Amino acid sequence: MQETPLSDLIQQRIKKLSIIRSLGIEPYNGIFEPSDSTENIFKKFGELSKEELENENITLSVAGRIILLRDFGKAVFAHIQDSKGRIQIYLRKDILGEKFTPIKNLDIGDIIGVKGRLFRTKTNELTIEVHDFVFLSKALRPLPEKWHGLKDIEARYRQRYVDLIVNPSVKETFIKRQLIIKYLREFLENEGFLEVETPMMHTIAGGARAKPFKTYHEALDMELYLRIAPELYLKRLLVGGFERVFEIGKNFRNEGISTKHNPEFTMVEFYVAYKDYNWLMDFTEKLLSYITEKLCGSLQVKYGDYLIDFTPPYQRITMFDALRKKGLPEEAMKDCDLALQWAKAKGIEIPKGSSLSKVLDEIFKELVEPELIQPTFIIDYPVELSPLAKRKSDNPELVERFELFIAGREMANAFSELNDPLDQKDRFLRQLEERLKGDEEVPEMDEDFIKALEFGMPPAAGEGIGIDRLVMILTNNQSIRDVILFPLLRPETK
RNA sequence: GGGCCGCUAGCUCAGCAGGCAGAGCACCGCCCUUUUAAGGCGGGUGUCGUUGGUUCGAAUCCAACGCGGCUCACCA
Repeated sequence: MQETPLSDLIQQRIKKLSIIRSLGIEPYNGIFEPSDSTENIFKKFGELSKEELENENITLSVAGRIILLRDFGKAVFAHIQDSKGRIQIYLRKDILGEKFTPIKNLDIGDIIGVKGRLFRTKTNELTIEVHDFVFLSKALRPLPEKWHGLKDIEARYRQRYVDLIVNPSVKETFIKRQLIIKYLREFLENEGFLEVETPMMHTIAGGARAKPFKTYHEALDMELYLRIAPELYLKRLLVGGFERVFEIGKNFRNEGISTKHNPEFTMVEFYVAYKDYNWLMDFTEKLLSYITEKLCGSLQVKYGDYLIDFTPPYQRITMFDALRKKGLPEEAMKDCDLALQWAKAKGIEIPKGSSLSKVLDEIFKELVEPELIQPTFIIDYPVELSPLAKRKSDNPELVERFELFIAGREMANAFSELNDPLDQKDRFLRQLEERLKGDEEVPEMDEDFIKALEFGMPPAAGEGIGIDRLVMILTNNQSIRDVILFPLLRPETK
């Protein structure tokens, strides 16, 4: 590795570091236990007037990063920032005496601990008059500008740590992300679900149709896949007698990257025995309105130009009714050639060799999906598109499945689970034909999953929700990369 | 993978009818003990993404490449 030449700015700071050391201070060895967070200080004392503060003589300590610095010669004002806020500090030569000297080598970005008395300045800002301070970390690299912050998108993703320091809204997004997952878990646990962990390294990448990442186990001399979905393992747990299970975790799909796709993404999948997809729709409404209400304090959420309303019930339309509304003639819904013709007339490109179901799916994605702004359940899909879902009893060509769309995006996918082992095997076999035709995304036959079904799986409903996409909606972010701390990027070239 | 756009100082950005590389903030020096985008005086710190080409002369024009963004394609 070639050392990058250090810029003058870094050299200057290294020089300051050695000056500090020559004063007998080791700026990385300090230990400091703050008495309060900045948030706490404002909560406890934010209402006190100038006079009250003078009378009460409140002494406290905080630690944080210097983000603004104003040097007056014999006095210095600075703002320090901790995890939840910032507060002004005031350092005076006549108070600090000898300890004032190293302050001349303080930089924006340094982390210090200060102890002092709370007061209000002439302009009424709550401020700590510092009586003692400790260097906790000397920053060698300068932070981005105080006014414009860090805007360069690439730099924000590559150096998320800097992004988090200087762009408060970014930190907020990731705090909300954690809250969303917390409320989700809370809701499911209150409903009697057991959280489980199933393998992320699979010998067969099943449960979805996607190209997997490959990896290799040395000791077993065996190829493995990073999971594309936990579905087949969670259903094995239904066979095993768990009646309500869920898993929150990463899935990995070896596909294109976009504002809606990251190769690794977070899903929750949950399964309930003895329920069907109708029950699950009601349940989904409760789940989403619970999270939204708790997070936003309202069921209405601004997303870009939209106001998304999570108040149940959500509209439920069958896939075929949605197509009918778009003017697709009845005959075309039963005839592949007619459907193809109709799609072509509308300027929709359809991959060669597509079956009727696939053509209808393409038309749906093109014409219907983008218009599903408010939470909407699309229900009853063709069996061919849904190899793991249970057939409708009144129409075996359709399955009891729904997808939830919000802001024109697929948010959740759910169905009454197929628990007929022979039908399941049959559908896997039919898929295998596609695999033999060269479709790499069709999973191999999972014999063990069939075996599990042969032991008997209770009727059940299962659902997967894309957490990243839900976070996008609830935090008003337009790119999935803005809700993933470290999105995948090509390495920088030097 | 295709199309379009971007890459200039630590950061945010000008400069691109080819002619000595700029501003604000940050930084360095001096002054300043209630400032807050502190202020005053002085200082430009750069591989203009990379490599080639055109030209007397390229940040600027052309080509290839790299990284990123948007978009299309892909996407159970």
